Amino acid sequence: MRKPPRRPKRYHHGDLPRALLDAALHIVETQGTGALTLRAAARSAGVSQAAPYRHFTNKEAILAAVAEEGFRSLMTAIRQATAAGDGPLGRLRGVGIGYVTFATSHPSHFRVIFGREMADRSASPSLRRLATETFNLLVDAISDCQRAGLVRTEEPAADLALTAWSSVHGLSALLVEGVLDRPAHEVAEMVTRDLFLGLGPRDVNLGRG
Amino acid sequence: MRKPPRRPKRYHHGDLPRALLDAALHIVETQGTGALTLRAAARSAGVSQAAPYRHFTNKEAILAAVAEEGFRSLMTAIRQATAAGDGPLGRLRGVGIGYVTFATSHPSHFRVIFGREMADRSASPSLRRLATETFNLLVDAISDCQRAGLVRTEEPAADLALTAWSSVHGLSALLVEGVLDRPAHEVAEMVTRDLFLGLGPRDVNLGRG
DNA sequence: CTTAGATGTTGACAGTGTCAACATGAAAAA
DNA sequence: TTTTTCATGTTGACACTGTCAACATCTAAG
Repeated sequence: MRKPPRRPKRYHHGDLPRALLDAALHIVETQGTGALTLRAAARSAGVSQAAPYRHFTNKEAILAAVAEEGFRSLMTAIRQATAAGDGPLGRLRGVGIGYVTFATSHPSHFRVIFGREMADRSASPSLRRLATETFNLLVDAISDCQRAGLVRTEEPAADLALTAWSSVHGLSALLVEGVLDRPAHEVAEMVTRDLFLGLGPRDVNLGRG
Repeated sequence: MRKPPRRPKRYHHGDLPRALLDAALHIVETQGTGALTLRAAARSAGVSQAAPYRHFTNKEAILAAVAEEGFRSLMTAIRQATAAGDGPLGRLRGVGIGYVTFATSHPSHFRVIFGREMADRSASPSLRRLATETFNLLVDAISDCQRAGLVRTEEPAADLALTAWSSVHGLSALLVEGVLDRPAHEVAEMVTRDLFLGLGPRDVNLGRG
């Protein structure tokens, strides 16, 4: 229900790339990553099996497009959860909880974004750029906390952000893949709490490296 | 080169399950997860395409077996890295660094262990058991640190272990999937350091929830 | 109005997971 | 020992996949 306003049989579709992407997104959402097949997307868009190849060189190319959309959803989810946060620390925590919440509410998208479906992830510069942007949401939140004296400043925000990212990403991955069976929200609260305890200013020394 | 000691054409293989598993492991190691195909494993074991179905109900079943072996390798890798550690904190850190090191040196195995290739992971109880055992390595290391006063005791070791697991798992996943491009060893050192700063005893209060 | 280039279609190829029907041989029963 | 049974392998098929070449159709530029 996009462009074609009830013109049932046009040879040219109008906006096949968009229709294919929508179909792919829908399949991923409703039937999971494994069900996403070029032919299924073509079928769902009402075109023949080879039509997608006029717009995507590969199956991987569609996967990449789906991943891009997923990334954008992830970013808006994070932004919303962040906006709801109270104070710099609350916002930082919002980033983390938003991340985990997105992952568990859209597991298939999460898998496409970070999964191994795309053999060569560096082939898609836009994907890389989106990853960096997402990471920067975290970095900014941490910088704010540093300015407010809520997070230690001995380390650059980017380094701390890497630790934070690892934590929320790891938790998300374990939840999405069904390795953990505890409720997502509960562990998300816990992990972000423990994590931010760790990022806070302190004077304890662990010795070298 | 297992059981069949130069008996080139026996109708019965001798130990097909083992041979198939070895073949599968070899394929995963050398050509990646995507190249693992039931038929390829059968070919490599010198049997027909349908032979595997006498021993594995599914492709998933072989995946699960591969994942099990991978899990065991992961555990021994962790144990070795742990043994090399100095003191309770050093050993705890060894767990984390061993985890990340295993992931980056055997990315395909890591993917099979935790990836989404297996739709229904709860279908394999042994996989679940292995996950718990691995997790317990972490819990034990943290308990030791707690006893030595190096990690705060307000929280149960299992809870802290979940945060720790999330961190090292997330870092591993990001590295394996090529999202990060920093050197693995460097970031592993960094994240475990930041992480353990966070687990240490402290008196700062973050407010409720 | 013509016509070239973009967009879709058809039909094919090799490869996959999986199954039913059949073959073989090693161990249990006679 | 001979017979028989049943686990183990094989063959051949089916539906499905990604992908391509050859062909059809339409849209827009000249």
